[in-house]
Amino acid sequence: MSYDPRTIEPKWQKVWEEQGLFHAGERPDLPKYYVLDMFPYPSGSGLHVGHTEGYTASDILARYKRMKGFDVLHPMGWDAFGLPAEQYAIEKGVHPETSTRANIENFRTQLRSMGYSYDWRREFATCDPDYYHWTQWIFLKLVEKGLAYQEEALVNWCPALGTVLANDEVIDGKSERGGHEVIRRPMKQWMLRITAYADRLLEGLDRVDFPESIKAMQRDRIGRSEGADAVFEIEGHDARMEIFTTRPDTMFGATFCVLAPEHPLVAEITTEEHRAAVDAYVEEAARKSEIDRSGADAGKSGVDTGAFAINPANGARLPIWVADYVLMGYGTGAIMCVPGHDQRDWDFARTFGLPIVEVITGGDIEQEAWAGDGSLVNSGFLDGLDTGAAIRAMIDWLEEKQLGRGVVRYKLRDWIFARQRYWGEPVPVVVGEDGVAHPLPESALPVELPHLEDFQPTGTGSSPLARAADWVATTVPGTDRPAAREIDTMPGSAGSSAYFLRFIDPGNGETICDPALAERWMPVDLYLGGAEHAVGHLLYSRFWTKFLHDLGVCPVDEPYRKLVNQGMILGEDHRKMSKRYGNVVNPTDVIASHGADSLRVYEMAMGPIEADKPWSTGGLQGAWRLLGRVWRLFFDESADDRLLVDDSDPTDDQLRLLHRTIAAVDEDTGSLRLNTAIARMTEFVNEMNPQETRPRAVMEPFVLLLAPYAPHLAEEIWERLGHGESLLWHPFPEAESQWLVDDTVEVPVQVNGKIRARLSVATDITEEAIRELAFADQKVLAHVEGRQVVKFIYVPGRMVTVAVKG
RNA sequence: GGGCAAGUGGCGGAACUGGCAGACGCGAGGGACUUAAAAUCCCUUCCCGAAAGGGGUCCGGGUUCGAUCCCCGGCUUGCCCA
Repeated sequence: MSYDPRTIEPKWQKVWEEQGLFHAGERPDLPKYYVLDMFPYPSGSGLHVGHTEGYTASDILARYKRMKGFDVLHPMGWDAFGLPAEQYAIEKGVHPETSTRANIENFRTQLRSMGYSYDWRREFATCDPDYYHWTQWIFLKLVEKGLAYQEEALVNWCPALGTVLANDEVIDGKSERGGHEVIRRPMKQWMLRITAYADRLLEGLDRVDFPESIKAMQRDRIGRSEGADAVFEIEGHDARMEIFTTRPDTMFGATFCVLAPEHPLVAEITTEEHRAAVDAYVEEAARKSEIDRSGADAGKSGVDTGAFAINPANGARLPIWVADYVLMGYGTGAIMCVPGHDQRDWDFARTFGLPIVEVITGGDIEQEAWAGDGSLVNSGFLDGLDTGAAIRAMIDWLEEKQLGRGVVRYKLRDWIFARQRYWGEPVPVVVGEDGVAHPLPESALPVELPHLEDFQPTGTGSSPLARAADWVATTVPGTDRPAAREIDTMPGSAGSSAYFLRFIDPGNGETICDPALAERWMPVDLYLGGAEHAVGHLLYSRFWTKFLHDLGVCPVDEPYRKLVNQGMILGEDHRKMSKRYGNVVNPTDVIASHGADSLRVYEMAMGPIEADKPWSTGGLQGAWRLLGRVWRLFFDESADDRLLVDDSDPTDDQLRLLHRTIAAVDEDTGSLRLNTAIARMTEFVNEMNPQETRPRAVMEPFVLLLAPYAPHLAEEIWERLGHGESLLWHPFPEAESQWLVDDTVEVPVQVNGKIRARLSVATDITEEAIRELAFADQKVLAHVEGRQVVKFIYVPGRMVTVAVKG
């Protein structure tokens, strides 16, 4: 019989499951290793080959670490609440509870058929009341610590989805989910004060092993900038204008000011003759998204209010304009404009004919703004100082005159923590008739999501939960005064912000996670998932971890020690896989035709895990052929799969081959270079293939090397080699160093950069000896004779270089 | 416009710290087995050239005995920010 994954794969999946071989926490004497996949949203279309790429890589590492003597925690669950699940349910006309549960069943079956070594006892979905109990508990703690609050905020309202969206759910003014229009609208919302953790979120990045690009994106999102607030008098008004600037040193160069269209002073200070134009402009700006406003056309539109501010530095009258490139949500919503040294201000000044003054040397402000360093001119007491000194001097001066102060500002905004939708965690708060919000006591948790037949968005800004009248009507805790439950639900990212902690102790009814267990397992040693979560999810979960750490619930304040982003699997046509292009590959089909082991090996052999890579049917076929060759290395298919392995003594060449393979596979697997590990195993197979003898001493360790990659095949061979026990916890082979060094080595000889000969020499040959050999070589001689040898270099075991001239 | 990544055969990719460019796979060509096909096995496969030899890692410079790797300038693509 030939290699037949259809029978051996289900067989071993059953054995592993029955024997509980993947159970974590049963070897407390071993060091721990926590491998976590970004858990999936269980979509209706099922598992994708992009999922299986990342999950296979993490599974290989989990299996490898077990064999290396670690107690491995490798869990899986479902990110089941949120907009995608609800949109899917609406489209299909089924209740999200029903569709979500069905999708989870499907995903679980698919994942099991891949042979992943998950500890399924720990599985949960974020929509399980036993789980969201603790999501709600964290929320109550955030309220208690003043980190959750309600505010009338300008939010991203999506009429089509009927809900508010977080900034990272809005792409180019459209909703990430569905591409619907998003408008800005003020609404009262629950907010989480992530900004209070801005500095710690920044600092923590220095202590974790994330790709630099991810760190850069997070730093950018946090957007820390140092600067100053300063107060400008407004001519003819009592009201004063507070501006924020990162360049207080340029204050003498300010020639106008700009207010955000939403700034409360706009209505107050606008003169009668400008009022109509300003009103029209403000209305127009309200329709634009923040992205549009800060985009390429920034600095090209604006309108004069007719009012003047007084520059505190030199008393100059500065016209006050309104322009939408100033955002109300950042800084104070008002800026002083220094067109000589800020490009957007420069563009604006040129567009509207406002004066441009140079206060820092170094550029040519006739051509463009000079944002670099230099020394101060036209700046009174700052003249002659350099940029850094001038910033400090100006802040000192503002503070002394009580006109301003040095401040640190962040681009990061507080997290809008509410959705006007049905399918999410209820916010555990009730509102009394007086409008006061009362957090519920912990004993009231979980606040279960009521079953609603009509879960469609209302479209009015009210949540569908308003329809659950019986559920909404309640009392203020500890009293019999009537109250209404909060009807907004939590956003999709709530459930994934601390799930790694719950996997450690998923059944605990008393607390989110037993402290001793948290101490044992945290942090996650390897976190693997797509780069699309680079900012949102990672920033939110890092925030919650720091908060839980402050509460004393989590022993660490950074949840993930190492983060790896798997690349995208593209279609065979090198385009993104999509139904539209008809290039989608379904893992279930691949398992049916070639088996899970072939899929695993192929996806890992495609290239580096982080890279985007196109699917190739031929490549998959290649992985299948490799596993078939492995099978035939061990069994004679023409003789009823008779074992070809014997107890003969291995040759030295075979031992060298084995130990070189062990060393390479060991190192490559540990550092997640799984593609080259497979190449080394392929070489082993290619070299053993034509050999007469298949000594057990060489073939058995090879099975163990292969086991993390093609676990079903490896177990089957292992059993047929006569082993009664699974190889799952068998120690990984160790390379013996005496077999890693060769006695002789072939060394190329370069003359002036060109290879002219190859010498077979003893590995430990001396420089003098190889020099003699090199110059005795006819080919070398032909290029050296009659010329002057300038240099002779021997890189031991690598290269001989001769440089000649003349 | 700014930041970060990347650019290697027909394709996916490999090459440790600056030391034999192209491991491994796909595809292609040839052969064996077969009535035939599939499967399998063997050989060839960076380009030019019959060969000797020459050229070659996006392009142009530089450093070096030696550069896919380091430096400068440019082009292209991707991602993020604006």
